[in-house]
Amino acid sequence: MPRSSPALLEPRKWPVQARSTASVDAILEATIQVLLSVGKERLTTTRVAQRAGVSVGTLYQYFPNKSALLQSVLQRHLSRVAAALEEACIQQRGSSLQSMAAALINAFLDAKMQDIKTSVALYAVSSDVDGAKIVRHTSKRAHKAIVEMLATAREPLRKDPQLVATLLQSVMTGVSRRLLESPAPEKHVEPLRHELIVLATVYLEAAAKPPHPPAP
Amino acid sequence: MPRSSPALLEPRKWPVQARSTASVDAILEATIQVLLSVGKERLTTTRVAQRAGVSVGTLYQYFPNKSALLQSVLQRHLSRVAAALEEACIQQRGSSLQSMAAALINAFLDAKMQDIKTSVALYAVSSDVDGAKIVRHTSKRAHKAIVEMLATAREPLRKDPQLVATLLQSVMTGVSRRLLESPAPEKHVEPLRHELIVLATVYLEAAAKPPHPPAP
DNA sequence: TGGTTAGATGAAGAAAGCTTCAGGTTAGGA
DNA sequence: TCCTAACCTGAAGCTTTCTTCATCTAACCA
Repeated sequence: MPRSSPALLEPRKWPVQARSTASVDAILEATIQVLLSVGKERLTTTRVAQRAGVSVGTLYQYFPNKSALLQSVLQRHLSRVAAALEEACIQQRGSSLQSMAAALINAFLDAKMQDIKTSVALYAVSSDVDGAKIVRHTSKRAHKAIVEMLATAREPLRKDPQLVATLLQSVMTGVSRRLLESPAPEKHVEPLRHELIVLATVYLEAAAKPPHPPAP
Repeated sequence: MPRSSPALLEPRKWPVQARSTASVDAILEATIQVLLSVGKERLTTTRVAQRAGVSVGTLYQYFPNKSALLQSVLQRHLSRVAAALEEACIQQRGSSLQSMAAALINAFLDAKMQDIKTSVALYAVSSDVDGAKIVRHTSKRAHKAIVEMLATAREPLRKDPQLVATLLQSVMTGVSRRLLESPAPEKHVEPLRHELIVLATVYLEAAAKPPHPPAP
């Protein structure tokens, strides 16, 4: 089981004809399904290929190794989430903190929940050595977008925007994880979404006031 | 590589003499070190035994399989954290929400950071199939403690304590994860701790006020 | 229609790790 | 001191999975 292959994410061959594009898509989709049905531990390249309706050989024609396959799926998913966040952040420039809080939470949860299955399936993958790198990278991307948004808020922050952004991100991912870990995520999204918005709002408002509000 | 063995957490033989107790301790400690040095993917029972200064045979005398070994380490760690949380929650009964928030965050972060290395090492393990179960169980334990504490707060909550507790937990674990993922957790504990207390405090205060505070 | 390239196949090679067990060593009581 | 139970050892068996490659088929184009 040679795991430590060069972390090539690139396909060794790019799909050219429609036929092969379909194969690649099927493989990607099958990966998620296998992940959901048998879990990361028992995901094998053969099983993925079988589920995708192709042979292992075909799989290896487009993905240099198992790790790259998993990374591809994760990359694609996180990229979408990050893009959604960036868009929301840009669109909220110049708004109030309250509006920013709501937009941020909504964009994040919507992106994550749009394809709950994928999110759940990839949850386990993301903590692998290779996955962590991708997660970190995507996180930085989101962090930057949030900081830049906060800098344009109507009510200026009195705290380090970097720190505030970090908290917001941690809070969002914390709740999202909790959600995805639960047996029926859909059932709890709405109450948690609302609560998360409240939380983010009051926190941002506190960050706009003087650092140490006097206790009663 | 038969992974699907019965999830026995119990040692197949309990240490009796001091000699064997030392072996078990060494194995447990070695597991963490191997986890830190080569990562979960390349952790092998042989490597753990070697690091512990015993033979693989000895390892298998006390742990039925690799999975049980990992679970043991995780179990021990999470149990300690949960116990610390419970203690803090009991001790805070009847206090103000602000005091509860601070006590909760402090207890959690202190427990997690007391042995940062272990926390970091186990971070990856916790998302394995077997680890998830343990995490869920510990989480429920903490959840119960928090809810019971909140019920005794001087300022009564206007929101579902279950929901509030869930948020608090999500937020804490979210920040903790972020911390442990960073290259130098120690450096960021203090600012994050302070910020987290602010966040928890304002959130709890908002939860004690009427559900929908009028916007300016 | 024929030639060329893209795409697909799957049996088999190779590697690796988990786990066992037969046999040797140590500790502690009678 | 001797005996028994506890403890330790590590080479080897057994499985499993990854990955390759020689070969075959389909698509495109001149």
